[in-house]
Amino acid sequence: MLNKSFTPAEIEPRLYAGWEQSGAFAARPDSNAAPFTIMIPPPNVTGSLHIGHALTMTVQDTLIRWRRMQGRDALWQPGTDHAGIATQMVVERLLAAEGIDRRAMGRDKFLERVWQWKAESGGTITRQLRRLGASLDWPRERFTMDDGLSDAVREVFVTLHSQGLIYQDKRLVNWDPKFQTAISDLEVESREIKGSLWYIRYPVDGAPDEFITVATTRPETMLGDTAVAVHPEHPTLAALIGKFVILPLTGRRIPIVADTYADPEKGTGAVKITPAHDFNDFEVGRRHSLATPSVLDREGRVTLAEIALDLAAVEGLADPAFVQSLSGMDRFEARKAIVARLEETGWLEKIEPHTHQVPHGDRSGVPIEPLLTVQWYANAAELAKPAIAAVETGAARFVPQQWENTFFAWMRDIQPWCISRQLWWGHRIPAWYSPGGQVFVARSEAEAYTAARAKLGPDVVLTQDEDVLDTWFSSALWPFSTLGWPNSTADVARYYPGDVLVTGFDIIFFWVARMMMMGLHFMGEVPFRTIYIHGLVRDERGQKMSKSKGNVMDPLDLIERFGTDALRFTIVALTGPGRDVKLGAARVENYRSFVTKLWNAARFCEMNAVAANVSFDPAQATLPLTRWILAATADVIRDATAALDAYRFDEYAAALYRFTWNQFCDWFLELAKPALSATANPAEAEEVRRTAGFVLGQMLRLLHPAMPFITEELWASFGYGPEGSLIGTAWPTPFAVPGDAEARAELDWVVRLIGEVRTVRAEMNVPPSVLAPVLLKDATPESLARGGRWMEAIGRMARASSFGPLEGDVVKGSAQAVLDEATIVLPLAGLIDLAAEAVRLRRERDKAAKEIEAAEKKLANADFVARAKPEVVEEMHERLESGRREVARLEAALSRIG
RNA sequence: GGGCGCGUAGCUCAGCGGGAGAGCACCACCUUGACACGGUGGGGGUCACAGGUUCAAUCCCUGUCGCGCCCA
Repeated sequence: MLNKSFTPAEIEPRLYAGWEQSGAFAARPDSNAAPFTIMIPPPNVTGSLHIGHALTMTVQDTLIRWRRMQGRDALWQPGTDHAGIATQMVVERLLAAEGIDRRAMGRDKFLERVWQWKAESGGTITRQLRRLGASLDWPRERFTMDDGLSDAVREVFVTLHSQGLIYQDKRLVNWDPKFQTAISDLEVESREIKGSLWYIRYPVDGAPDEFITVATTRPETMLGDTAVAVHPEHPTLAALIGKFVILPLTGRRIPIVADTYADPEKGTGAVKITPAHDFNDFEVGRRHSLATPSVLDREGRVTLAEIALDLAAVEGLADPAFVQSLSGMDRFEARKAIVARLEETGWLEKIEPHTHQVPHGDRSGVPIEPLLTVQWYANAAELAKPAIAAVETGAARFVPQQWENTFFAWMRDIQPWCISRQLWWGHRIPAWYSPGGQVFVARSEAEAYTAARAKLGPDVVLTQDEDVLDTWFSSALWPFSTLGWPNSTADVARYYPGDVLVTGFDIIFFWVARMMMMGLHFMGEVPFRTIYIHGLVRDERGQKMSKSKGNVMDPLDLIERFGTDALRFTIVALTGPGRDVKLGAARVENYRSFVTKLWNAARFCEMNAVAANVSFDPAQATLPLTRWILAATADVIRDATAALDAYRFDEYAAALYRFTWNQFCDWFLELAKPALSATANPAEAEEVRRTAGFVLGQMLRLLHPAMPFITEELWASFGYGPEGSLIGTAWPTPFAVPGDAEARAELDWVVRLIGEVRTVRAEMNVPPSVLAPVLLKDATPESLARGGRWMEAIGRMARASSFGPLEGDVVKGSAQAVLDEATIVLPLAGLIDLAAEAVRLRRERDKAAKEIEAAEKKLANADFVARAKPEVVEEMHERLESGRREVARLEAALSRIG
């Protein structure tokens, strides 16, 4: 016996454990079934489940459960990525609490400590994914730092290096002074900062009273200026091109160069050029062959090593002693000191408040410092070409398609990918150096030594590159490294390429782009054929969730309050194409009602001896009621399947919601009550019971991908199969129902009859306790026969004391409504306000008259009749005729009221 | 500045060339033997605005306004 209410917390852990232990989530590599593969975009190992995960994982699980039920060999590959900076930060923080610095500890000991942390705390998110019901193939769980995946990383690095697609280069990088590592463009975010614009005068060499004013947001970098640029067509300043200025503070003589980078409209029209500390200036420097002295070090402190020899004393302008005093000073302290000095010496013209975009490290939160360093790069432009082509030709397809524009825009303008990171936690770069600085890239140290000895003799001593690879480098290999590559395994052959990658648009550049590049280069095929892009989860007001706004929602909290099925169904129902998901506790609470409704409908079935049956054949249904609900079931099977095929999760949810609530519960179960009563015809009762059992079973299957727990629980309770077996049960397929058209026509008529009576009674304020006869005037024998078959239901649902043809004239004071050829007459004399009834009928009549008018107008238009599709014209004629009939009947009804 | 998307009932959103829809909220009635996380009925919209194409435009095209996001 089902409990009075559904308590998710009591069943979820048990059912999940049952599935997991029975191997229900496992791929079946030995089966003949066609594979269906989803590679989880590996969550960060330091992460915990947030609402965004809940969205993306619910979508993935819905797809994977659906395809599994369709008989596919479903592989949903689980795992996490090692998240270089994030993980190193976490462990460094733990060490700091113990007063230990990782540098004092040493690399090997530190890495031991990270692994220990991973063993203890790295499983948080995978445990939480289980709460969400995610049917991942857990025994296949991988971690990007696993041995096998690390082999793949080395193999890829060595191969790309040998192909010239990985190389070392000295370029400006985004340097994070807090973590002291290079980071990628994508890990940099612009933040709006209220700063200042400092106007500084640079005296022109050889022209005592002449100077050029530059405006800068970063005065501290002037120590490294190597030119001043002006636009070649600048009305006044262009005359100075080719002359030199003397740089205040350092006394260095630098040229005034012509460059269109200098915008005559901005600032003073002249810009200082510091090639080693600004990306734009670097390009200007390259165009004019300028020197590139660095004046800030890896911690963002002033360093003078590269300009020490240039320092010159110039009376009132430059004092080497002052510049030397800046050595080792933090960049922001140095800024203050320099500005103060310029002010004192009169070279600072003015300061303006200035709001501008400043790049910050997205994890460290500090302003990044462009820094000139040697790093390892991957030739992304070259690797991107096949990836672009794959989307152009449709080998990989974005859903919704518009996201391919975002992908193309980024891929066609892709910059060299800096893949080295100055961290300890990650895949150490497989490059070794000889004392003379020769590089040996190899799969192992032994291989490197073999190569080095062949070149440099037997006694050479090598040291490995200290740096590690960008985490995304290993994530890019995930679609094949998890399957055992570089070994040629059966899994690689079977599960690559995958079918769908599910992710948010914010991650197109990270996962999609990089997995595509590496997959195509090493496997020769796209890593996934479809890229489904969903929106972001926002709060009810459409605001992005953030800790600082305090509007974050914890999916685990929602699960505890409303159950996993309610959360999942809410997400599925709200996930339309290209839309963000506005989620709030109220929405989840609302959809919980649907979960409850399903539970209660099942309870009703159980109480009425509805049971699972395996032998039911829809073709054997004989009753209009059973044929009708079976036809509707076939419809919803078609609709739900088509919706999932099209990634229309919202339509899938809506189709089932409507069917379950508005068809099965509101009408089928209500109309079935008479047949299920003690006095019913036993054969009819049996057919209705068996049909209800069949339809409920189909509903549970259809709902299972979205609401796995309650459906599985009901499945076992009703004995459709042993506990935990629904997950492996076949997805329904549509079927034919004999006489479905007649059954639909009959039930449609009954529903409209009851609806009309209810409307009239409610509008006339007739209390439900008052029963009244329902009489049909002018009804065909067919209509009367139909009504006769549904007497009991009409009695209960339309509060009718009797049903039959109207004998004689309409009694004065009756309420009336038109139903096709017939007029429904409710003798309610004395109970209703006739004036109000007349108003109601006139309103109905006017509505119908408007219809007629519109149809007449259209049909009077010769162009419409000549040019519109014939069926449209025909339909208009029909509308006109039925409108006229309805008006006539309503007029008659009105005249009877008098 | 470039690109993408969105403006439809109070709210959240479907619909997307031929009769304006759903859920929630709201109002009224109902403790009917599955369910008050329920039942029944109802009110509520010049489909942002202006042009154009078409026999016909919420839907297609152009422009304007407003909002959001991404890139510079």
